[in-house]
Amino acid sequence: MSDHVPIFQHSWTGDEQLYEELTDKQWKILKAALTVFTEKGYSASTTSEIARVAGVAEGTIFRHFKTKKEILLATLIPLMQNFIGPGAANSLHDLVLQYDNLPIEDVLMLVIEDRQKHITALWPVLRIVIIEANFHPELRDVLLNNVVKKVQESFLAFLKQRQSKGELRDDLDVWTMMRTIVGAAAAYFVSRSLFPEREQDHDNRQELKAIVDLFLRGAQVDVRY
Amino acid sequence: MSDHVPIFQHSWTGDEQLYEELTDKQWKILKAALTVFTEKGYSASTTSEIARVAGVAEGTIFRHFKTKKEILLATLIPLMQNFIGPGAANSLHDLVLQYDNLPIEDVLMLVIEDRQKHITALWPVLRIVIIEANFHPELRDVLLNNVVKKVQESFLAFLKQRQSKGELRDDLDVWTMMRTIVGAAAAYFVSRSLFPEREQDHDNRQELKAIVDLFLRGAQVDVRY
DNA sequence: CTACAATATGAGTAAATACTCATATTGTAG
DNA sequence: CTACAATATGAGTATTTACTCATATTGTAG
Repeated sequence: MSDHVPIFQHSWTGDEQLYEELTDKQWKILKAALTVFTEKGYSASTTSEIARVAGVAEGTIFRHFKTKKEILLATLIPLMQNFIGPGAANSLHDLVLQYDNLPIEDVLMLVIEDRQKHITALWPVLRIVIIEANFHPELRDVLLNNVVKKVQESFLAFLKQRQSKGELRDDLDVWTMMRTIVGAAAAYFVSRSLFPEREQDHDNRQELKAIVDLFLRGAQVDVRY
Repeated sequence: MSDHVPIFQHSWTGDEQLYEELTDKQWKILKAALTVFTEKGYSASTTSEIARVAGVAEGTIFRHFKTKKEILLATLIPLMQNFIGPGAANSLHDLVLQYDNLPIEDVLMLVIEDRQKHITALWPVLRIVIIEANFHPELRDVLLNNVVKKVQESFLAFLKQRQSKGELRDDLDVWTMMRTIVGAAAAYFVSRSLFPEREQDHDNRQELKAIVDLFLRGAQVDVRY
């Protein structure tokens, strides 16, 4: 259809149907916009560069989108609504259903490993989403309602299920547990990117095992022995 | 000295000696810059507005700082080096020393509560520091070496001490523990600001107690009973 | 008080860039 | 093929804004 070769191949490239009713031109513009935004951030990106990368004239951009901000929203909002959010929540849901009879530590390992892969692949986009959510309430709302809340609900459902099975303490709020395990995993991701020399060398699966073990059994020496 | 009334009163306002060898004018400019940056972000801030807020002419700004970026660095770097970093690490160090004989859960509670206060007070500044660290390696380096690493070291020292006393498991890396408790606390802070309707109502101290309890004793029902 | 240096001023400049519009191209119906 | 509509083009515009510089003010030494 198009002989345009994308400069930056995103993991979701080709999922054109995520964006409803987009013409070929519009799709090219949005793909180019995302490329440029992830490379230099929104503010430092220029419409002329987006046009260049998209292979269209600058005027064409403004035939399809009224303002530069509209390009930002048209790029990121459908991505969150149709890809990042559902992708996160559904795969979580599937994993939990699929491994219903597996020990909780194994499921947590699988879930965290899976999330890790997703987030790593999406990181360039998530980074700009998070940064710009600070300045554009429209993005903030979608991020909250279509990504964060979805992930949260899936996780809470899983923990509640395991709690009702008697595998998790019921004197603690599942919210507390969710925040802690998500926070622990997130801290590990951040640490890996901040201190590659320390964390990259370690065996990833072993580290995840330790995180899950710590979450389930606690840091304290059991004095009851 | 100056009859200029700051629009936004930062918690550290007045700590002029944090910035070595600053004239009154330079101090006014940097204070104004921080105010404007925290309100609109770096990109959306203009040198003319900084000048207006500082109560000086725009030309004066460029007599003291060559570029807008230099204003950013001159504002945030000393703040991290002399205030945020030491403030975080020292108070942690002090708390740990001071309460050497207290049970670990009490110390953790105190430390997290203390961190919570600090971060809440500094949040407007931290937010812009974190965002701009994404685009300016100079900021990233200082943030890493003068804030993150300092906090890390203090925390690791504390955990190691408690581990050697036999209060914490020694089959787990202190790094794993540090990441988990820091991540759990961070996730709670984030959650509080994202979902005020849910988290603000809860009693803060009780929630912190639950977080520490979960960290120390784990989420799993103890099957040994 | 005077002479001179240091500093401050703000109107002005040059460059960047979001956005426009008259013209050109492409697609399509009869 | 023709006529017309839809879309694309890119040179051009208006505005914003980081930065400059000739002039004015302030501070100071003799």
